[in-house]
Amino acid sequence: MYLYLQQQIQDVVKEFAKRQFDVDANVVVNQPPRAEMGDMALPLAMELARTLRRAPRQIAEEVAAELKKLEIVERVEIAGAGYVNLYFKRAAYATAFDQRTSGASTGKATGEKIIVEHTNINPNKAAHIGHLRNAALGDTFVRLLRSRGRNVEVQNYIDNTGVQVADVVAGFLNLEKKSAEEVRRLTEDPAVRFDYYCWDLYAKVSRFLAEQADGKAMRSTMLREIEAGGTEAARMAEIVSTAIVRAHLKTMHRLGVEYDLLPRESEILHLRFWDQAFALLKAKGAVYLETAGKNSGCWVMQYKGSETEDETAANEEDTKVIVRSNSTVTYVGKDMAYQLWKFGLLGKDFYYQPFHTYPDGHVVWMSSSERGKPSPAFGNGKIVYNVIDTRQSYLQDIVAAGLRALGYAAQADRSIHFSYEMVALSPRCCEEMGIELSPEEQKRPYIEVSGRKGLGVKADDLIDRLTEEALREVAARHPDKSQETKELIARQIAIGALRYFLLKYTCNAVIAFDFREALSFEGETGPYVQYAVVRARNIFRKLAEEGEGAKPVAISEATLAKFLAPPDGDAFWSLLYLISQRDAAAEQAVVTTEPAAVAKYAFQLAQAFNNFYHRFHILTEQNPERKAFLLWLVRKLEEQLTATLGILGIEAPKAM
RNA sequence: GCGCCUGUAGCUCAGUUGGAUAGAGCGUUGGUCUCCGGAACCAAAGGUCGGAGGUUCGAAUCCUCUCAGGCGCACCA
Repeated sequence: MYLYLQQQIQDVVKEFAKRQFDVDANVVVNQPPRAEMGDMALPLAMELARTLRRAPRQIAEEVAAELKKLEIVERVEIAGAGYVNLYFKRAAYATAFDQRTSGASTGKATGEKIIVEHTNINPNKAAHIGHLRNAALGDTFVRLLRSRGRNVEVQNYIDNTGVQVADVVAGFLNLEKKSAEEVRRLTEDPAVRFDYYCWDLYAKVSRFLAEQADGKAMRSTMLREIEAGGTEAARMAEIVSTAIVRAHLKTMHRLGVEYDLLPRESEILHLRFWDQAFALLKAKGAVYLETAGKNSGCWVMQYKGSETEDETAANEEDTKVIVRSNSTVTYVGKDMAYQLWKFGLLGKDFYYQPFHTYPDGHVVWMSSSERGKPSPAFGNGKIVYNVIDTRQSYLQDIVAAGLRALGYAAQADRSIHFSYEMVALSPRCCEEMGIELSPEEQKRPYIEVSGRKGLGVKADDLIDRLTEEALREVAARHPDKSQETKELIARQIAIGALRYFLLKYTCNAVIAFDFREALSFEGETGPYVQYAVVRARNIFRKLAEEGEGAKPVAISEATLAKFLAPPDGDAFWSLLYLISQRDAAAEQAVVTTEPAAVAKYAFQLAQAFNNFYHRFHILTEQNPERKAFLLWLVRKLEEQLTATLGILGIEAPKAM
């Protein structure tokens, strides 16, 4: 509602400025610093004063006169140096909002497809908190886009033939002397948590390879074997990566994260996606065979236009190896092929097999090198978001540069790196976990997580701990509830706390993970917001218990007018006004790729409601008309706050 | 060395494409409640927005310089 009006006003004023002053104005419509100053504000007059060489207040008068014509506008004031402040007809606004939000928003999104790629964990070990941030951001962004009516496809790329998998395979073969068959049995052993097992093995083998003189050679041999396929190592890589992918899906599903497609790197190779992309790149001269220097024998790509005069020395710094001298392809190369496919530019497609069915019936598909089952049409995205941490910006730039080199500048622009900072551990957190730190490290604000060193907080461990903590609280507050119910509520609270914690920071803030903060259920947290919804619902539950129908009742504009009128209605109006801003918060989050905006909004809404809840008693209200109004307001709050939590992937429990 | 990011209250962070008196949470101090369940509410204290210039009606926000911290620049991803 808010967003709609804001845009309408923007359009009206823009058109007016063109007609009246003959200028293309950048019309900003925002909110005044205090509610008494109006509902929306336009600082336009000050901006135009210079170019028009007229007093700002005079311009403001003209803009104000134009805006007074709008049906929804109650009055307009000129304030300060020339702000145009609008006051809406509260009852009309409320009625319009009620109508817009009452209709069930059905219908599948059919517009141009947006592909969001996220999670992308190397399938060689258990997921850790860093991966959780990626998934929480990606999944929330998907929910955001869908809430705005966009058609979204979620992909989780599986790097099943990369070095990280190769290392674990090397560990099984060289350190543990296990056959592929023995590893397979290990994945089926209920007594073994395979992803945790690999977590430890990966750390072990990383240390081992670092100590070996020929560690590098061992790694590249292993990689080649796995890429080529058909060997014991390749079979083992398939077993390991598939088992780990299943573990990851399970972990992520605990947070409510689902995917549509799991494209695998092995198919990029086996279905010759890379050969196709390579041919395109060669044909356009985007890559060339280096014959001298350190990259001799490699196919490299020129990165950033070398404007430097001395082309010999500086050049090498600006090139990126795409195909190694042993003819294996780097990750970036494979990513280019993948990126081309996402935009439908490769001229090839995967085969697909259903991989897993979620409890809700939704199916995740996996790429396959053999003809599979009839599947939905994947790929062919109009816009592509890649949720990848900021440390990989350089690689993302190279992939985009590859698209440009092939003449796909428009697609390169629509290939968006959804960048975010890493999750690190606070020194205190390391201490708690028994990780030894050097005196130097102790002084740092945070310690980087390292899968290679086995240094990090495993996702499932964290979720378990949060759930236990929540269960303790729930059990204390609701001793009468069944164990099953208590556990469900505890899970919902734990996930609410975790997702909110991961989402409340803006993307370019490093999260220094700390148990105390992550386990907090008070203040700016998920449970605080959930609690507000529970409180609102309790009112309706109580109402039903008392025999008064809890069903929503239509409310007249006259009633709305009566109780929203200033000054007594100010508190109600400001709450309602905030409730109506959900679409604006969501849209802002989409445009800025910043889900934190929605988290912030959810918190503000919960805060405003808690204040309202404390000030006004609804069930004891004697005036039936006023009571109906208050109930209507609470109903609206409950709807919109629940929907906002839904965007964040957080459920509101039945009780707390 | 080059590139990118970050410096805002004691701590952790917001700050709406440059807008009015810079805001939250935690922590501290004090208060609210026989209540629709306190995982709550209210209030107080706490700021040279790292520093210095500049741009303009107006700067936490844009530009330049500078200080501090982080990340990246592999035939790893």
